Amino acid sequence: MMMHVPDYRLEPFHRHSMLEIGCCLEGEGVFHFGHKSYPIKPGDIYVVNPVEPHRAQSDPDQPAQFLFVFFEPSIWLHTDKELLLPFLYRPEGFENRIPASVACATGMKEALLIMWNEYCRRDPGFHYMIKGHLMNICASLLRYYNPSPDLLEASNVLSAYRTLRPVIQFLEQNYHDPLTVNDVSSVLHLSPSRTQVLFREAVGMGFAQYLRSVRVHAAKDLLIRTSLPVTEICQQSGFQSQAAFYRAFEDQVGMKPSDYRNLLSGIFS
DNA sequence: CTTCAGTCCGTGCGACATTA
DNA sequence: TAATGTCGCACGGACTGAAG
Repeated sequence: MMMHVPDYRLEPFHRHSMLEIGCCLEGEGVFHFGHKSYPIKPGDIYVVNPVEPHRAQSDPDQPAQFLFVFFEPSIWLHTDKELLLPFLYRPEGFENRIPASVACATGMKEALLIMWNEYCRRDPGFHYMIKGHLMNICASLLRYYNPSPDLLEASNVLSAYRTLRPVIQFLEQNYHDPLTVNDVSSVLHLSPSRTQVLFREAVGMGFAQYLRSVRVHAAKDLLIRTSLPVTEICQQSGFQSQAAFYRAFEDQVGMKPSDYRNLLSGIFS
């Protein structure tokens, strides 16, 4: 668990290897999840799985204070697999934010504060208390999102993700290099087609599409945070040609890189 | 889980357009 | 006129499904 106040400056997107639940305790700002953005309000609950890139940005005048809990899927995997269903979402179309106005958000905030108190005091058995409240929160998420109860699929997704985790981390660090599915399948000691199947199961897209999305995210960061020319950003993001960069960017973001920079430089300057 | 073959689509090259 | 942005097209790699 951790308390965190996001910077008012725009930080790069990041992912965690664990599942994440956050609550805004005070302040305001913007929470970005891939192409989605939510205005931060006190009492909001945020849900993130290990696949989705995200970042929070505080309002300079009213910094947002967050309480986060991170946990491994394995704690529910063998006993209460159903509690993992809310985290097995596909980023497109998923609402990461549960607004403070929703009744269950209040209950989850209270549970998180009790967990934080237990975490700080570390009285005997505190980890059982934390786990109990975490189970309560995950059950509330299950009711709120009401996901498809396909436990077999859930199991496959988690299994695929565990297998792919080293490759996903490898891609985060090496997206700027020319990479093929053969490169990463040899890391896993699997065939390229098996690697493709695992990508489809774990992140809902093929290897090439996933790599492109990582590169477009990197390009978006550079467009906002630097004044580098688009051609330079294209190279630094790992695209081998400008044409490929333009098409991938427009396909995922819905606008040209230059338009994206003009639009967001006005907001974040 | 692998291999293989067929299909599809993204990439890269080069040319052209636009802008400062 | 140079830098930057856009587009068309051929090809190679990604993806898929079948067979084992």
